[in-house]
Amino acid sequence: MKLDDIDKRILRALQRDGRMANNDLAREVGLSPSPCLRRVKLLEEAGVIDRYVAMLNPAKIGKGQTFFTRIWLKAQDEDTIEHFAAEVAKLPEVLECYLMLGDCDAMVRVVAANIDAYRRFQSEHLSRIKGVQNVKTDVPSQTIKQTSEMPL
Amino acid sequence: MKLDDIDKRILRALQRDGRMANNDLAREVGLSPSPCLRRVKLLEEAGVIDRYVAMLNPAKIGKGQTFFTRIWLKAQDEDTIEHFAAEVAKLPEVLECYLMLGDCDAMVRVVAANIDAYRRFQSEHLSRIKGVQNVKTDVPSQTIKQTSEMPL
DNA sequence: CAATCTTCGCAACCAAATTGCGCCCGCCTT
DNA sequence: AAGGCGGGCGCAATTTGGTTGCGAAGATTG
Repeated sequence: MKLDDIDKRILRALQRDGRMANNDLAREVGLSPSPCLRRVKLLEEAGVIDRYVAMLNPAKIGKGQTFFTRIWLKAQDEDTIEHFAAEVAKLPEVLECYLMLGDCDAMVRVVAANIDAYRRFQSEHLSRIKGVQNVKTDVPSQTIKQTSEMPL
Repeated sequence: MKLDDIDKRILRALQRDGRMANNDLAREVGLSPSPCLRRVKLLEEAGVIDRYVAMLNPAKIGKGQTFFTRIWLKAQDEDTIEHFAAEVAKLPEVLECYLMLGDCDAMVRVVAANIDAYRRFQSEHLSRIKGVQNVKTDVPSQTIKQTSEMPL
């Protein structure tokens, strides 16, 4: 799908505020409300806009700390990987999980209240998944930037 | 702030669909529209709900691949770090940046169309930031899970 | 240069958000 | 234990914003 300049402005605005009123959005991108809404609907149908979500403040719900954990599996066959993926998907504390090329086999992003809570999670859940050989956790001390806004 | 069971149901629903109509939300959490809206507003004011955003499909805007890059700086003094943070914040391809405890000094999540585009970005922007000594990129081959839904 | 396709803006209509108010239930006080 | 007090609910009226249909203007192509 080709995106013209107005589409990009719409996407930038909705990435900042996904609940912006269509009238305000229209004014911001230099259109009247109806063609603006039509474009938004087209972007949604085309799948460019995947979904709208509320972003919570992790600190306010006791999930203030992020952890990145690299994982090495005992084997790289499909069964081992499938099983690992299925188990990880069940853990709500794991917000992201990627299979990796190169050094490690997988990487997960986990949220927890603090390091102690994370350590408990790691030993009680992550390390107990069948096929997991070794894990190494990278701990952020400070967040410099954290956004979901894609460059356009 | 203390969250009761209804608050949690509201947050779960809005994390799935941030544009859900208040009437539907009310029905889902077992409340009538006005107290439901009142709770949403309170959650917003308390900062539990930080913001609403549109999530784009990265593949549809030519940013289909994610890269995790660990960064080692030449020094760890405040000036070096401040400068690095300021420069990284300017790069729209960097969606996340954390200062790290332990092995490396920082870690960034970068989106790009593909590996070649990323390599170009790394050599032309990341590596050229003053104070950057070494970088090591971890490349996901497959995304198992990717969400912004916090556990409640 | 004309025909056509696209996309816009206007206006009317419809749906949803928002606000004010009275009621009910649980809790505290006496 | 009864009376009063506060918090939170639901209803209904109002306002605001979303939605749709149509005619007009500009761009594109043969």
